[in-house]
Amino acid sequence: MISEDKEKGIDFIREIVERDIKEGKHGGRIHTRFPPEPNGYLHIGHAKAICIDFGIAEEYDGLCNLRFDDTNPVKEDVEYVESIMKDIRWLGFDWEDRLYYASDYFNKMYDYAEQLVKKGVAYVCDLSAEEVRKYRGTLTEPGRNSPWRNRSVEENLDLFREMKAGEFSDGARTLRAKIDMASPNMNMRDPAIYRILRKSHHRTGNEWCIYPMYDYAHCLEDSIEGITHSCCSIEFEDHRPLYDWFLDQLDIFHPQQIEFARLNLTYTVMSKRKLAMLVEDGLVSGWDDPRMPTLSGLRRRGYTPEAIKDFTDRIGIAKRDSTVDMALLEYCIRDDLNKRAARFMGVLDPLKVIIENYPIGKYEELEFINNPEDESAGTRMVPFSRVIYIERDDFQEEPHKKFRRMAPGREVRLRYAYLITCVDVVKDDEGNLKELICTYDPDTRGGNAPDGRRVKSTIHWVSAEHAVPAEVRLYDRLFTVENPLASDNFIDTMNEDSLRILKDCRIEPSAADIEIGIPFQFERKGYFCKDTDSTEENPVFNRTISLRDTWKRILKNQK
RNA sequence: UGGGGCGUCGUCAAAUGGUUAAGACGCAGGGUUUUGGUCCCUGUAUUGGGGGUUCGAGUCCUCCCGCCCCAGCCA
Repeated sequence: MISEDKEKGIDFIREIVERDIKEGKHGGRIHTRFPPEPNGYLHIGHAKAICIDFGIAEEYDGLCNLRFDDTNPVKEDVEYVESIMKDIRWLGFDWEDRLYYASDYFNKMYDYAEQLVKKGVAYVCDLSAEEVRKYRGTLTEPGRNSPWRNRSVEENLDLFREMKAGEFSDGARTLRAKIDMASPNMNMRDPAIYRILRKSHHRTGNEWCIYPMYDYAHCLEDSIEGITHSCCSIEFEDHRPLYDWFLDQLDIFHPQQIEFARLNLTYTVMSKRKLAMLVEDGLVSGWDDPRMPTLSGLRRRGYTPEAIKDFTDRIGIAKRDSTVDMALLEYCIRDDLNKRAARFMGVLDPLKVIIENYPIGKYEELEFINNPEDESAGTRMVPFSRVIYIERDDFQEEPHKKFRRMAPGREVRLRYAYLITCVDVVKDDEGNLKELICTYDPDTRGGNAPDGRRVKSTIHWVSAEHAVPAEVRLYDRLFTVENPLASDNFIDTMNEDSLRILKDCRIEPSAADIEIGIPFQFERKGYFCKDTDSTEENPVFNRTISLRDTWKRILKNQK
């Protein structure tokens, strides 16, 4: 199935893919890959890449490999390969039996390197890292040839074999490509192909003491796997000549590298290093802190794969630097959950209400619609009694002129229950609001008055006797500014109120039994899911996202 | 300053020289509503700047301006 929505236009990568199919390139075969380095957790920026790589393969009847680009053992760990696989599966993509590791190809890569040496286009260089830097020149000055550049093929071959055999200390020599030290493209100034590094690798152990560099390894990995379209982010654009150079020198299958812009989001940071800093400094609880833009964080927060995929579809693909408004991500999760999430009642900041004319000891069950957007979700019964809790901010003693909810003498509807009227306000000795005394109209069971009178608002509630205590965690943006990196120290722009913990919430009994991670709505308060921190005695709920709040906007616009 | 890339609504992003420059989010206003949610309607840019080519330019040429990336034995 080719992209259905012709009117929307397709992105430039799919254009290339469609053109290649049309022209019969690679026999019309499409094969992509998602090649993370297992050195950290995936974030929503990776989700964009995953959706491109796996998405294009799906759309054009192709295949997409998962390949761990594990060429640098100092940064990598199995912990990360496991979390990466979990996150990709969670997003709903399947690499079937095509799970690969760059390290699977170490022997092959080594053989190819010997070929380059034999061909006279690679040499062993004895310069130290610091010397190499000096020889490289600068952006405006050409570099100088290494004094080791013209060693004989035989000597290079011997030396390279000795490098592999562990004859030299770490960093003592490198294998370099012999290209052009005067190239205006710094990447072409005799880049390193292999370095000596005695570090145990998470898969190959101590088998190797030399490891291939990214530029050399990546194109080979793609070539070996028969990748047709190798999508990567834009900073690799000027590595492409090198990517092509290796494949041309070796005269092997030649995939096409295509670069696209990385995703940036407002009010957060996306670089692995910056996110790691938040974790290490204890500014968040971990990689899966619900405020983090990591996939594990978003999952714990209650984001769904569907919402994230919808988001990546909506942001499009292009080459220009861009920063997508967090509001779009928020729209996507609301839109998805609105259609699917079951509704429950939960009072986050309880205010006791005594319905004085409701018989003491009486109890009844009222029928609630589980999801007004989805009739098939059915109904449930919710207990009602004389003492209930309502949301504290659903009452104003001296109501704002646009406030439509409860106030002294005012009648409102308790959702799916009764119309009640506030007849008295009870305060403690210090004058703080303690509870409300109301009366109910027994003829309005279900919420409608037989005489047809209307009320201006409907509020949620829970029966005090039946409600379950719960902890609720409310999240806000991690940073107070759209672009934290524009500030001298991005840490300074963190939002101190990004997490608010409410410990005295009351929720309807059926909400307490919800499974961890299942999204639902507390009516009028937002979408939530039970957190992994929950215990039998203390259920904990994360607010994924609030509902759109028109009331807040009314207040704001009045100022 | 060498090289590479990129400049279209507040934010993403279409347009493939040819009707009034899509659409989405956001924002503003209105309608519906037993969630101040959802849903529905309305409004919201002449394309970084200057020259030029053309009957016609966001698309082509040219000069300028701005932003991003590259000087790891990281990826």
